[in-house]
Amino acid sequence: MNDQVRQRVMEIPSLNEAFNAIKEGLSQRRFVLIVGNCRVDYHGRASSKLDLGERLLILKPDGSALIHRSKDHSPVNWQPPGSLFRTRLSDGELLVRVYRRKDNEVLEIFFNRIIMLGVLDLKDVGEFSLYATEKDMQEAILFQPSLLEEGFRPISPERPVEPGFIDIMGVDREGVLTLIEIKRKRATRESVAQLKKYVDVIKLDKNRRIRAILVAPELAKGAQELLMALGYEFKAITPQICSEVLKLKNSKSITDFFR
Amino acid sequence: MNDQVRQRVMEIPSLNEAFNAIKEGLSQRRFVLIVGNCRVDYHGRASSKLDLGERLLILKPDGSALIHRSKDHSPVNWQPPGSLFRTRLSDGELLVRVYRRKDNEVLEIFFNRIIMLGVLDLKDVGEFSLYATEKDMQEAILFQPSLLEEGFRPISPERPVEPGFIDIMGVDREGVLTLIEIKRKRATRESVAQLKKYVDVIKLDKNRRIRAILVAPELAKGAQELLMALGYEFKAITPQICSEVLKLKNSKSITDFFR
DNA sequence: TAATAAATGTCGTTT
DNA sequence: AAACGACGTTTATTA
Repeated sequence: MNDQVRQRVMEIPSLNEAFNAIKEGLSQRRFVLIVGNCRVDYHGRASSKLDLGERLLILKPDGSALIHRSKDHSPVNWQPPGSLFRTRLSDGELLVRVYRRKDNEVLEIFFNRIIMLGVLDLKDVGEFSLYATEKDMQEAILFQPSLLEEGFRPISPERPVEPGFIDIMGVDREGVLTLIEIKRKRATRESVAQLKKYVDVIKLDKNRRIRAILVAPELAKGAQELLMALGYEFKAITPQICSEVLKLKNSKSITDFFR
Repeated sequence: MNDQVRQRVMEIPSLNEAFNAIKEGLSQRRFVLIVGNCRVDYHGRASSKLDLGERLLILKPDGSALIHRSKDHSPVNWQPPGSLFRTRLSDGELLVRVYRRKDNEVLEIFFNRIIMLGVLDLKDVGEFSLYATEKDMQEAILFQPSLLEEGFRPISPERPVEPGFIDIMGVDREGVLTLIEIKRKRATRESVAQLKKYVDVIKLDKNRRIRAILVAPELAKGAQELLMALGYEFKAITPQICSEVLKLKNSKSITDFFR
C-alpha cells in the first residue's frame, strides 16, 4: 500500500494475501477489520475459549482489539487500548496475537478462512458531547436551587472536601444544613448508603441538625424503607428537566454576552 | 443479492448504491458494516452529539448497533439488541436510524460519504467458555474447603436462601457458623458492606456467634479498616488457584469414570 | 418487569 | 499505580 492509497478492501483473500495486508496495515497503525472463520483463546484476568465460527475482528490504531459475533452489544472477547498486535501464518492458519503487558493478558485469534478484510485510515477529530449526566444535574441545581425547593441556598463546604464527595451542600429556608446526593436514574439502597456515609462524616464535624435529601428521577423500593428509617428525604428530579435548565442557563450566558 | 451470494463488499460506493445494499441487507437481517464520514445524534437515557468524522457502524442481526471510532474499547454510541433499523436518503445524506422502544431511545447516523460497505451473513454457532469467574471460585472452595482453612465444612442453609445471597455458608473446626463472601478481584469497602448485609440477616435468624470471612485475591485499603471494625476476617485466594483446583476436580471425575 | 449482583466491566479523576 | 465512583454501563439470574 503506497502513501496515496488510504485503504485496501479485499473480499475472500487467501490467508497469504490477508497476512501481507494485515502486516502492512498494522505497521502503519491503520484501522483493520477482519471478518472470517476463527477460534479464539484468551488468558489474563480470566481465561476463555471460543470455538470456530465467523466473526468480526477490529484492530484499532490505539492498540485496542474487539471480537464481535452476530449478536450482542458487548464484544465476546477484547483487549483494552495499549495492546501490541502481531500476526503470523502457521499450520494453514492466520494468527493474530494481541498482547497487553498490564495483567499479562494474551488474546489469540486463529483464522482458517478470511471472508473480508479492510485496512483503513480513518480521519476523525469530531467532538463528542454528552448531556444530562449527573454532573449536569448538579450544575442545574446549583444554577437554579429552587429546583430542589424554595428557599434552598447552596453553600461551598467551609473546609474543601474532596471533589465528588458531597454532590451539593446548602441551607434550607430555615437555615438548616442540608446535604444532597444526586442520581441520574432510579436511586438504590446503595445511593442511600452513600448519602449516609456523607452525613456521618459531616455529623462528626458539625454538631447540629442535618437534613439529607436524595435527588433522583425515582426511588427503588428497598431504598425507600432505608431512607425513611434514617429520616432522610427524597426529591424527584429528572435529568431531562436539568438539561432544560442548563439550556436556559447557556442561552442566558449568550444573552449576557451580547447585552 | 440472490440466495447464492452470502455477502457483498463495496469500496467507496455512491450513497445510492450503499443505500440499496444496506436496505436489502437489513431486510435479510444480515451483519452490516458501514465505514464512512458521518455525524451522530442520540436521544434517550441521555443525549449526545458527535460531529463529523470517519467511523465504523456495525448493525447486527439481533438489532444491536455500535459506532466505533479509531480509538477506545467502548463504542462512542450504540444501541442494545432489539432495536429497529431504518435507512433513508435525504438532502445528500444517507441516514441510518436505530430506534429502541424501551427508554424511547433514538440513534441517528448521517453519512455524507461511504468508504466501505460490507453486507455479510456470519455463520457462528461456536461455544464460548469463560473460566475463573466468581462462581468458579465458589465451586473450588466447596470442592476443597481446606482452601479456606483446615476443618472448614460447607453446609447448605437450613431454610433455602435465595441463590446468590450468601456465597458460602459453613462451620469452622470449632463448629462456629461461618459466612463467606467471595470476590474475584481486590475486595472493596462495597464488598464488606455486602458481607455485613448478609451477616445482619443471618443474625436476626440465628442468635449465636457468626464468623464472617471475605475471600478475594487482595483487600483494598479502605476495606481493611471497615473489615476490622466489624470484626470480620480476610482470606487471600486467587481465581487462578481456584481454576487449578477445578482442573483437578474434573480430571478426578474422569479417573472415577474409568475406574 | 423489577431487583440484585457480577464483570476480563470501562472510563475519568484524584491522590 | 491505587482508590473511588459514574456509566446511556451490559449481562445474567431470580422473583
